Amino acid sequence: MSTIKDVARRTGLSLSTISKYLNGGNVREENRLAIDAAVAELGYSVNVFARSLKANRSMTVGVLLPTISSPFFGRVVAALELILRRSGYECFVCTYDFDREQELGKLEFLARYHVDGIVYVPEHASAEEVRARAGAIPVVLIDRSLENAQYDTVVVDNLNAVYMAVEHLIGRGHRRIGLIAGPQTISTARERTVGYRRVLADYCLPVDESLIAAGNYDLESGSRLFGAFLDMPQPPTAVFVTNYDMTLGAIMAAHERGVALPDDVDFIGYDNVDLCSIVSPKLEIVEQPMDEMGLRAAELLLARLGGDASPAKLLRLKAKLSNL
Amino acid sequence: MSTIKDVARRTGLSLSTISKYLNGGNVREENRLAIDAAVAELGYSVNVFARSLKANRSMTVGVLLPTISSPFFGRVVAALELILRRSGYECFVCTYDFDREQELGKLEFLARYHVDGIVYVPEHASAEEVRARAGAIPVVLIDRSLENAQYDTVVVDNLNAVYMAVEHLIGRGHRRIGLIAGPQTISTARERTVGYRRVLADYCLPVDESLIAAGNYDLESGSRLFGAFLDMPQPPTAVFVTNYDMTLGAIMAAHERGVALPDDVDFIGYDNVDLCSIVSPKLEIVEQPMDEMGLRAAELLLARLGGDASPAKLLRLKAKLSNL
DNA sequence: CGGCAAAAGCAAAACGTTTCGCGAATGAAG
DNA sequence: CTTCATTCGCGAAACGTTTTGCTTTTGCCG
Repeated sequence: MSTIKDVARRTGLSLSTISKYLNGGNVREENRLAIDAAVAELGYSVNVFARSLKANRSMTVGVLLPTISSPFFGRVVAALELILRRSGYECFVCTYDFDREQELGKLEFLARYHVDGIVYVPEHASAEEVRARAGAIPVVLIDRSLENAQYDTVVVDNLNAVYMAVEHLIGRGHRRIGLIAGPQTISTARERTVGYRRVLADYCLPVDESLIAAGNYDLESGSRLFGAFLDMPQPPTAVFVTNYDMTLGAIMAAHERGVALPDDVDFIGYDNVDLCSIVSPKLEIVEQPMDEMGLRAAELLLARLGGDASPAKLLRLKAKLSNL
Repeated sequence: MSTIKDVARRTGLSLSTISKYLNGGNVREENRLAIDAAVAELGYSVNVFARSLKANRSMTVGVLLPTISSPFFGRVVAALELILRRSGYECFVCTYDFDREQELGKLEFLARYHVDGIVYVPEHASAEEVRARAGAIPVVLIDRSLENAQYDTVVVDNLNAVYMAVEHLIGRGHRRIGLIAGPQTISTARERTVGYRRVLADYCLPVDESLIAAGNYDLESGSRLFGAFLDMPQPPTAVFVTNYDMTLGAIMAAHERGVALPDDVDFIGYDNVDLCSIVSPKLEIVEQPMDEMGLRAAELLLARLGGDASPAKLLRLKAKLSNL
């Protein structure tokens, strides 16, 4: 690898002049050209360690997710990267595989690697634990909020999304609406459950607790719980499923038993745009604004990186019901 | 952040002694304790930039994937990380979103960040392009091979896997077996297609080109092509689908049209272990050794990082047919 | 107690940058 | 032609480590 010293030797200029130019400083036209030429010939590129050591910034953003295998986060991160890259930041992704130890460990890793910012989907960690590790590094939370965390946060208005979806089912005359909820340790899942209860309350419908099924956000639980609904003496006439994997599971279980969606059992799922488009009649789903989530998170982070020290912001994006 | 200098001051020892001890050198018992105490009190942790600058290694491995949203790679990477972490290496993941420019760009990024090793799923890049960017950094290719690349490679014996699966269908009496193949630009897809042709040849069955459908490894093409098979004047009596997303698409399409798998149309899919377990009767699938792929890739990389300079190895792992 | 080998500790240089403060060159104004 | 302000370029220090070669200390043996 060639260094800035090589460029200096080649051009006959000093180290500091090269560095100044490369960082946007002014040099004479003639030297500018010489430097450009030398850089090109030598294939020089800055040593990020040396730069980061001195300048104390790495032009790098760490993204910390519970899992790598998620179409939802995949899409969000793609949008995020696009924006950040435009401002010169490179992203890399770490995952903690839903594991608490790893979650904290990766936060430490990111801090040790002096990423300039962190985009983070929290699961087990508390605000204090995060702060202890992230220190002064700006953190933007996405998808899930974290109590008492003074961090910028971009979430979907889950309560409203669910309210809207279930309201829709009520509007079609349903009175027994099954909910396949997520793990109540996760803020999104809690909010979705609250939305379900609230809309029933607002419409003066009784909440039958047996119609609220506790899923794990995974394929298997979606399938199992949907099956369980069907097996009830008095099954729900409509089912609302609150994430992608469980929606898929529910659809599989329905097909399995020869139950047509949404004719035999009315149905609204979550997130699975692709899937939705190949099923006919098209199923309705709650469609989350993944691109916008990435975009907003990037904007918030860039603002912090630019020195914005205003109080933490909470962005609550609107989901929409497909086919509406 | 406190530095090694702070630790030195605190203990009254010299910089170099601290460094030596922290890197496994010997110091007197009494000093050992003093250093440990000081480190704990100050919350010292090494500055990775300074270390990497001097020592020219970052204890970091970059993983470069086409997409973040893949259960297959997700699982492979989880296994990989587990092993690498045990040897002190941290992993981070970069994705190129199937895009050629990004693929090359991320390789450059990894090189500039002086990762000690790269685990890489190639898609568009040629061996020369990779080499030009990775330089001397050890690279291990996974899942897909790259022509003329002198890199360690861990793949699945795709040809054999497909051979076995299709042979199985033949054994059940099928003579018209549909293949939903992947994009022929990708080595795995090519090999799977070759496997299909070979087994037919070996059993002296004619290859009907209209039974080889060109998919894109995505949900939509799986659904569409499976539907197209059913619409043929003389549909195949069995269908073999060559990756996860397309398998899911095919299953959806089958359900949609009221075609029971595997009774109405015999069926073998790929990779979707979870899915498989919730469908009954269980569908047969080709099950790829994801954990082993991660494990082997990690082992190969660790060997290179340990200085192994032997010629590049190619590991061809065996897939198995589920339910067998 | 002297001598010696081994162990432990140290100072200094190096890694490749950025940045600070100062001197030199340039060009405009009087 | 001098003066002054401005731009440009330079040397040197600093960032926090690791490493090398040397000196000091320790502990053992005769």
